Order: sequence, then C-alpha cells, then structure tokens
Amino acid sequence: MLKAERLQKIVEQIAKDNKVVLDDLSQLLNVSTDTVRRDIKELSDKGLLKAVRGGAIIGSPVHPHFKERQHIDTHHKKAIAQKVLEFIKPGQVILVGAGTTTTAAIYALPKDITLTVVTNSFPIVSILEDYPNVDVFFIGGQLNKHGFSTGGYETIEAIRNFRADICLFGICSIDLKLGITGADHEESLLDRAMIETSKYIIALSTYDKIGVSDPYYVCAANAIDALITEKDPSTADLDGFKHAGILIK
Amino acid sequence: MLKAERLQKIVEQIAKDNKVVLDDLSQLLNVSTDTVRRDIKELSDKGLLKAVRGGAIIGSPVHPHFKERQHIDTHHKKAIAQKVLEFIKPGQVILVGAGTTTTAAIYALPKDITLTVVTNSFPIVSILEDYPNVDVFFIGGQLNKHGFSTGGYETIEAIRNFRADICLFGICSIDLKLGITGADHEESLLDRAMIETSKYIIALSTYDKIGVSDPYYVCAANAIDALITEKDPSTADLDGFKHAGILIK
DNA sequence: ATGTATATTGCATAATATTGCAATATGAAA
DNA sequence: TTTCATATTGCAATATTATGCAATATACAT
Repeated sequence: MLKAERLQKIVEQIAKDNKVVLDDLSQLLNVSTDTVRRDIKELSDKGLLKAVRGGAIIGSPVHPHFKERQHIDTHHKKAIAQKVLEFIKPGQVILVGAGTTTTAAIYALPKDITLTVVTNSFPIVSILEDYPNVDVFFIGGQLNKHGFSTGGYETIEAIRNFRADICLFGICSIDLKLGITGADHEESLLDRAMIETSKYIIALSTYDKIGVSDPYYVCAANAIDALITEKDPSTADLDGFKHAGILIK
Repeated sequence: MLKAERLQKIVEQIAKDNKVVLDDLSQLLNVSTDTVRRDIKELSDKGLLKAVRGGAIIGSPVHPHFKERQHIDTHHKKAIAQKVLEFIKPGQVILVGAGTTTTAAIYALPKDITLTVVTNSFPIVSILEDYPNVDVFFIGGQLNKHGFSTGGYETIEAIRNFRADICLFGICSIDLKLGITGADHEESLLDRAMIETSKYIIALSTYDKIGVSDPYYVCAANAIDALITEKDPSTADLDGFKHAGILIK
C-alpha cells in the first residue's frame, strides 16, 4: 500500500469516528506502529488532525488552510528556528510578524515555554493553541489577500500599543546600504511599526535574501539587533553586517 | 479509550449538565477515580472547568469544540441560519459575535454575497476565506482559553470603533423581565459593546434558552430588534417579546 | 468529636514516544 | 542502465507518560 493511501485512510477514519487508535491502524494498514505514528505526525503537522497519546483525534474546527504548515519543514527554516530559541527567554513579550519563516520558528518552540506572543498571523495562533503557558494576543485588522494575517491601519495602530521585549520578523531583502526592503508596501509599513515599538529586533532571513533589495523601504540595516540565517555566522560575506553592529547567528 | 477522548467526554458532560461526579465518570469511562481526578485537575488547569470536592462544575461556558457537541442542534441551527438571511442585505457591514449559532448562520450565506463582516471569531474568518466578495475585519485582543475567539479590553475597544448596520450574536439566555444574560462575564461585556455600536440587533437563540437566565447581565430584552429561533414565530410563548416590540422570526 | 468520603502523595507497572540506526525502496541525474 | 541521493520503514534502546494501588492526610456531615 502506498503511503499516500495510508494517509488518506487515516484521514477518512478520523472523519468517520473522530478518532483513530495507533494499534488499530497498524493492523488495518499492515505497517508498524512506528510508521503509523510518523504518518499521524505528518498529518498533524498539516493540521488535518490532532495527534494525542495512543492515536489521534479530530482537529479544531478551523479550516486546515488556515494553518498553512506545509512550508515549514524545509531544512533551512528548521536551522533558523533553532537559533531563534537562543534569544527567547521565558516570560518575555514577543512580537511576531506573519510569514513562513517566523511560523517555523514558533513551531520549533518547546511546548512548555512561558511567553506572551503578540501576532497578526493566523497560522501562528493556530500553532500556539496547544501551548498552555503561552498567552496569545492577536492583532486585529483587515484580513489580507491570502487570509493568513491581518493588516491595514488598525493593525498598525494596535501594534503601537505594545512594547515588546523582542520583535521577530522575516525579511524580504536586506542590503547593508539599501537597508531592509520588502515587496509589499503594506507589509513594509507593518514591519516598520513592529520594529519601532520593540526593544530588541531579530530579523530572520534565508541566505539568498541578503545583498538584494525590493521596492519598499522598511528600515536601515543597522536598525536591527540580530540577523539570523541558516548559514554559519562566520561566513565572510556577513562581515559588513557585523561591523555595522549587528549580531549574526 | 484514549486519554484525549476521556477529557473530551468530561468536557461534554460539563457542557450538558454543568457538573460531573467523580464516581459516575469513573464508571462511564472505565478508569479509576484517581485517573478521573487527575483528568479533572488537568482540565481545571486549562481553565475548562472548576474542580470541586467530589467532581467538577462549569467554570465558564464551554466552547463546544468537540465534534459531538457541534452536531447537537445542527438542524435547529440551520433553520436559524436560513432566517438570518432575510435580514442581511448586500453591502452591509455586519458585526458577528463568536459562537456555534452565529458560525452556522455565516456558514449558510450564499457564496457570492457582498458584505463586510467584522468578527472576533476564528472559525468565522476561516469560513469567509472562500467568499470573494466578503471583506473581513478581524477584531484582535487576548486569545481566549479555547483559542477560537478573542476577548478582553482591546477587543471591546476595537469594537467601539465600528458602527455596524447589523449585529448578530448568539445568546445564552433571554427572559422578558431579566433581559439577556450570559454565563461568562467577559463575554457579556463583549456582547454589550457589540450591541451598543450597531444599528440593528439580531439575537440568535435556540428555543431552550428562552425564559431562563444566567448570572451576567448583557442588556434589556427590548434592546434587541429581532429574535430568531428555530421555532415557528407564531408560537404563543413568544407573545411577550412581540409586545415588547421585538420582531420574532 | 467522630466516622466517612474525598484528596494527596509516592511508587510500581505497563503503555506509549523518541531517537538513532540499518535495510530497503524510490527517484533523479549522469 | 548505472549511480548517487533521498525517503521510507522497521527495529531496538531509552525516555516519558499514564494508570492503579496503597498509605496517609484532609475536609465534610452529623
């Protein structure tokens, strides 16, 4: 039986009974419980069900599309997420922008962490549902085109009411001279608002976004305190940023 | 039985009877009272109920995020949703409270309707993603325990910035003399804010919520303009409301 | 006060999860 | 085709969690 078939059957079962049991599936699908467990984890990552000890149960009534966790498993993003953890201390208030990179970082947080997360991203909210010690504050506003976050005037105004310890945001492009820039005007404004009201700014970026630029200006490169990429921080290419006083991780 | 199932069943019981008894659960779930006690403690830590000697009682209204519960009254809710449609006109701004009844009503909207929906409910946002002509405005704030809506000071403040044509909200209890009341203090405040800033108030209620009351006052019965239930509006029991100037559907 | 029911705690046992690893299968590029 | 990289799967060792039991403490009713 193909793996895809198995996953499908598991989803069907869930739809029918609201739950599946590990051992039952193992028998039904003729694979080891290990495999079933991995299947369930995969489906759980996609938000199609909720993995629990001994099996899985139906997830929340929120549309799976909302969870958009498909893209978070890339190698790069996991590496970045791991580095983010070094900066976050329990009890802090952390302002998190929308985007796949930040979502991946949040996804990598240990389940028992104590935090206050302020965000305008629906997928991030959805992830944090299972974190008992994380207070979530959602920033309202106009739903943006993709439906994964809010934006617009009210969102920016709401952000201005916070003074976060840390701001975590993914960047489109960063260049030492041209600063941080984005491809979307509205998002650039949001990012700027977030940066302006936070004490410590962490920018997340994959390596290919460094040294390039986009049309909309967000802030100067040295407005950020730390830059996290998936590469080794000792790479010579990043020396310029180090000299500008930015911590590279 | 999975532990997660047990926890769900306990929450369901609470939602139904407002209380659970240790020994009953022990029998029903086929586990020792120790285990039930631990389950209750866990749920109590999450704020889903209040543990008391010998069992547990309702903490605040339970969000029916378990499928079983959602299927209760589906029929009624569909009937209600159909009636709601008569009130909504294309192009209006409509403020929608969180809850299964309102969610059902939104779910019944025709896909091509042109509207602006303002809501603090994640499931409603998720439904409206597929509506190309619906502008969605999400009201931010503190995420509530169950993660399906926001609440608190900021949410109320944000609501005050709107002047909706229609306010749609589900009610816990309505009584001609005692007015509209709710089981959760915070939610009552939210409802009141919504009512105060809207031009036309539609209350949704299943028939069993009429003539009863809960601890927290929301508004006088005649503060609403229309009351929609699943029953025939000519039922004599509702005459009192009609005389108070409330349109019954 | 006294007895009974309920709670708490520590512990032993069993069930389940995680991790690393090796064998095999799959797929894409040379 | 051949070769190499990657994904999949099962297995074993280890860690974690869940559960019932017993001993002890606490609350409640009369």
